[in-house]
Amino acid sequence: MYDPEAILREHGLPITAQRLAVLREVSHHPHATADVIAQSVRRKLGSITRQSVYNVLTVLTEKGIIRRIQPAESAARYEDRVGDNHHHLVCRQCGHTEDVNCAVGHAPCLHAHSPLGFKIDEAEVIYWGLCPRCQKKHSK
Amino acid sequence: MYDPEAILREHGLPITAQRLAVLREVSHHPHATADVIAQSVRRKLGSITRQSVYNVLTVLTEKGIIRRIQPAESAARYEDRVGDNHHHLVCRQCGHTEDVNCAVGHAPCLHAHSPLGFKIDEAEVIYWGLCPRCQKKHSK
DNA sequence: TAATTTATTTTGACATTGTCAAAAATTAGG
DNA sequence: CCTAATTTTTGACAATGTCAAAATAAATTA
Repeated sequence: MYDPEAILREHGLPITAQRLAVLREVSHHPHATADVIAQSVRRKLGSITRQSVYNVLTVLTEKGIIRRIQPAESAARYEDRVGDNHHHLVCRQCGHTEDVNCAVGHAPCLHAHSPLGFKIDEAEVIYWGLCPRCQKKHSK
Repeated sequence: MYDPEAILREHGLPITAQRLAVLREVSHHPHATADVIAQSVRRKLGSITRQSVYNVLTVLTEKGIIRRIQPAESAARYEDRVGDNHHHLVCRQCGHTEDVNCAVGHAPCLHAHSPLGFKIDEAEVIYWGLCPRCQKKHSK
């Protein structure tokens, strides 16, 4: 049972209608962009400013409640599923995004031999391709 | 021996000063952004418009002469090294980018079990971390 | 090599995705 | 309920691109 209020409280964040609505939206529609989230929240709440959506998304991301992903050629997307190491499958055409568990066991590719003195903290993997729907359109 | 003119000719592209200069710049300073490329080219050529830099980068990318990479929180970057499957190491702080050969043999992670009917054509891997220089700054 | 065709570069406007700072409004706590 | 702290709103602005039409330069042909 999903309780956005409890989540905010646990992280010491004041509870506001905007935060609850944004959090619910991200949870319900993972991989949405800020713009899409804003539209959805507006439908529920009547109104919310673009800036507030960014504010909320930023603070939720900082607290680790949600995760921001930014595939090339697309606005940032947000998801609920944090704390595991899954990756993403992105459609080149429409941007549709799906989660994928890592192909190569767990923590894959993560051991780049830390070359050149870099201190690596994350290995991001994006699989690029065409979603079924766009494959059809394309072949027409 | 590197011959930008020959490269353009081989791809059926008319040779222009702008194209030669941009191609040289990308080759000489891989991972530069469009803006940085524009500045460098201006130093050599006297002038070039922002739009032309984009035009040239786009056509070179389409022909497969260069490759575009777009890490999160950064403008697109361009590189010379195409046709192999190397990945990138990006500094979270300053955006400095280095090439890395894949840790897991060749064509790593590429075999995502093509889930959900997607047709995958590329696995992009970005290692995020801090470059040596930014580690120092950070610890001060 | 001059003329013509084709392609490129420039110019200038505009879109998207974000960020910044100050004022107004709301929440949490006593 | 009142106050202090935090958020949300408002409005301006920045970075990175894209689009379309006019001007220019390159390639081709005679």
